Amino acid sequence: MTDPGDRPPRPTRDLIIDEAIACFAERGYDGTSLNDIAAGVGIRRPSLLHHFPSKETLYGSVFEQILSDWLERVGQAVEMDGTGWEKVELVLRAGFALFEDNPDYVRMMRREALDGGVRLGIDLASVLKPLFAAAAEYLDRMMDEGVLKRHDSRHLLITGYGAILTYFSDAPFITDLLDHQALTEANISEHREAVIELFRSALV
Amino acid sequence: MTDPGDRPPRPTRDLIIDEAIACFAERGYDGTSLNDIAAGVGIRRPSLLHHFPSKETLYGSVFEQILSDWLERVGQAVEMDGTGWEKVELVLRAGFALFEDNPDYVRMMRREALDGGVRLGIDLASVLKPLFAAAAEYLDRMMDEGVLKRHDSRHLLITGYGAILTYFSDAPFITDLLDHQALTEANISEHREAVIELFRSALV
DNA sequence: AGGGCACTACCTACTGGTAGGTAGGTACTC
DNA sequence: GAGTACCTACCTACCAGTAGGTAGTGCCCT
Repeated sequence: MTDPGDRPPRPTRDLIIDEAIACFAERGYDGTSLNDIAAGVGIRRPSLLHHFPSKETLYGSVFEQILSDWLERVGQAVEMDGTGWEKVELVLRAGFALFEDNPDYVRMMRREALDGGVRLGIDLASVLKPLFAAAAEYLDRMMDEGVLKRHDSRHLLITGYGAILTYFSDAPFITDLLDHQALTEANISEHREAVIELFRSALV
Repeated sequence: MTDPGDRPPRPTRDLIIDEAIACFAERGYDGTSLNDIAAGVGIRRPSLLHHFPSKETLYGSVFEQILSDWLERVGQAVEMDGTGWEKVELVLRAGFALFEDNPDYVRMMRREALDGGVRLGIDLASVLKPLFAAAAEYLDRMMDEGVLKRHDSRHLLITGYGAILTYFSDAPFITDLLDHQALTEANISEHREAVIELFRSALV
């Protein structure tokens, strides 16, 4: 927790969080043992429990970190310049970029959404609700002004969320289905342009 | 347990499969113990293991059943009459209907896709590949003929798959986000029409 | 008709293994 | 000497799966 002056390169605590993200994303909460995580870091389980008092606490900390990363980047995307479709496209691209950089985040989010968020003390949805509402309002305004074609903005957002997340969360499945590695830069880009094109032709 | 007179309406084996679907969908493979399933049926674990030799076998049987239900209904949808957009809309509606009737199927599928299908002997993707290819070909043909607007058919399908599945798999999350019960008939219908509208305005 | 036999469906009691978590000690640093 | 970071050794709880036994059922063979 407290650090000496010169600060070693990466504190064990952070290494644990990184390893935990990878494990939880890959095998889920119940499928991951503290031994797995500790081994990945190169320490024993009790040493891990010296940094986090329990598995649940660790999971919570992991999620806190993911969420703050997430919100920061989404916030940046929302604040970008642009009007009408331009801005929608920027946000879509930012979403893809975020998940491309952190595919493990997506898989953890998905697992959490599947479990109904029972594991977290924090309410995931309530954190995202303001962003969601702001996005819906923006779309509604653009539609009112006739800049974008009329759709149900909230369902449109849910659909966009599903379209982007699914590609990353179900990457192994999609890799098999398309017969090509889903998570290469080129193929992500291909899917990104296809999704953007779909929304553009619906909205513009 | 055994009954006089007429009844054995539903064999224990089927009751186990039903309960297993519910449990695996709700808490995943690792989060579900055979005790949970047995208790749900009203028997003890060893009695369950009398019907299925192992947890893995049970999981496999569960998935077999889901998949056959699934393929049957998708097959029906594909064979329906209709041309161009009409048929696309029918298939979209059939997809929603299937998942509306069996939300647990969706959650199990999602978990399996997240895990990369490691649990199953069968290869999920290879089973669905022919259907996927046929759908892509159909879309391509319609686009060639100018009946539908040009898009990348395969990525369009993936996007549709994500848009539909996500609503059901992430229902608890979406319930919180939209502040209304995601899985009521009325709200599913609302989302269905929104998705169909999105695809229609992109394709027609 | 009824005794023996195989079979099914369930049970209790147990096994070996692994999970999360704790106790208590050691080495090192300020 | 106080504090941190790690360790080994241990605990209890639960897991999947096994052993072995017990009712009930239908069939076959006198």
